[in-house]
Amino acid sequence: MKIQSVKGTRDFYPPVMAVRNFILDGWKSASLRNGFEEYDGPIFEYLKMYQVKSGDEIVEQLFNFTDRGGRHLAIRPEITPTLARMVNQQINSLPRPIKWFSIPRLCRAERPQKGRLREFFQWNVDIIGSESILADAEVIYCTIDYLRSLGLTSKDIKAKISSRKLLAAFLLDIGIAADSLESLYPILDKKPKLPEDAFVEMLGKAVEDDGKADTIKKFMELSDISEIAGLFNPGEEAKAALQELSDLMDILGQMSVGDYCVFDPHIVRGLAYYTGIVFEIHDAANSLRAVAGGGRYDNLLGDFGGPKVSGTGMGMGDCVLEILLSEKGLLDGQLPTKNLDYFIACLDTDLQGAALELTAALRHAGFATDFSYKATGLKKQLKQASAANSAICVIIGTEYKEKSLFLVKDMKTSGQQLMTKEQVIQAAK
RNA sequence: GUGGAUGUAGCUCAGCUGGCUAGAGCACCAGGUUGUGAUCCUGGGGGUCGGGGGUUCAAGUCCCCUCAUCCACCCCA
Repeated sequence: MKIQSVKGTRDFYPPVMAVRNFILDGWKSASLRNGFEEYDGPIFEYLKMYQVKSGDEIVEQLFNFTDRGGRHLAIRPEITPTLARMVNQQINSLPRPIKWFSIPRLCRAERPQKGRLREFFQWNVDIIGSESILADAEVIYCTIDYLRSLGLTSKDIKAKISSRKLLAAFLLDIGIAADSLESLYPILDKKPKLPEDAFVEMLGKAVEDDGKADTIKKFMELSDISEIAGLFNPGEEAKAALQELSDLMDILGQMSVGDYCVFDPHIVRGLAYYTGIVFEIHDAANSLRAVAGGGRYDNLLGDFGGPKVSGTGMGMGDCVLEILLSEKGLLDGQLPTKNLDYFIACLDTDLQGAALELTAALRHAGFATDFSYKATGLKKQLKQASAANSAICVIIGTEYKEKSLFLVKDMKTSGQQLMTKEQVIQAAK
């Protein structure tokens, strides 16, 4: 019986695994150099944990099951609720700001398509317990720092930044009722995908006053925060939000990633819990879904039974990123699946004992060492050494038979010299 | 959930209007006389043509059903 892999999952053969490691290792080192600590939680949680802040539709997109004790559980579709739970449990003993990152494997029972699978990895970076705009700047910086380290330039990707706070203040200031904001956000979020007249029509239905609708449309078309002033009379909230946004841009400029960052009012984010700065990373051509997204949330801990402590964070999946890197040719160098220090070529079955002894000694000394199971021709064994990216190939042949010497070949320079076993191990160090 | 496309070797694919034992490139394995990595040359293994049914003297090719995958929409934490 032939069994195939489950829809939306991937098999990581060594070359594919090398790409995955390349991405995940990069996430980890970027996090660490930006001063974040790693955490993780269980891969399944109580189902209700994911129902707190989302509706039934989200639940349909969960892999959930009931255990033998009758508990309703779900495989994690995101790690933020786990983070909130973990932080809440120790909130009084954790030094602030809490700068944590995680690289969880997540599952969502959605229909797979380009850049979206049912099982994937997501890099999460969060700073909890700081209201400072510096925290938002650090999250964005860390995200760009990583992408830049891969070779993506400001011509390849953009961090599109906006502010929920500004948007809300603006809408209230022009006279939109507070209780209709929530229903307006999804429409604004959709604008980039819609033809202009379709957007105008949707907006017209949601906002009856033509003048207000027109002002909203103009707001959405802004490309620079300095232009906002002429659009409406900002109240206190709006002024504060504007100042914050402008400070953020200044900080990102000082941190040398200003050319990656643009103000873009289209960034609303569907999620209701965002309350301040919001941002998404997109490829410049905007042909892929977002590479990363995040923002500030004021009520997340509170939603999970904790105190009202503000946080700001970011999530980046591996699927879209891999497509982008591949399109930009940044994965072309064919990542190695094997990197030996030593390959032991044995040319005579009688000498296999010596080969095994040397292999074991080198391995014991901490060197990646491999050998051929068959005493085939030297040509073939050198080929094997080469394929395994071995730095050195030790040849055991007549010299060993006659003088107990190993022929040590440097695979890069092709130079070779005779050595005793002790010399081989000494040279290795 | 809706719509569109595609399933032929491990991978990427060719196979025209049905017609002999189903092909190519890459990959893999073995060789090219005793011990030097590339290229090249020769040979080899490997396919229920996604599955089932139908039409026909004859089906990878045409028709129906089914399964799977991909792409787009919905959604997107």
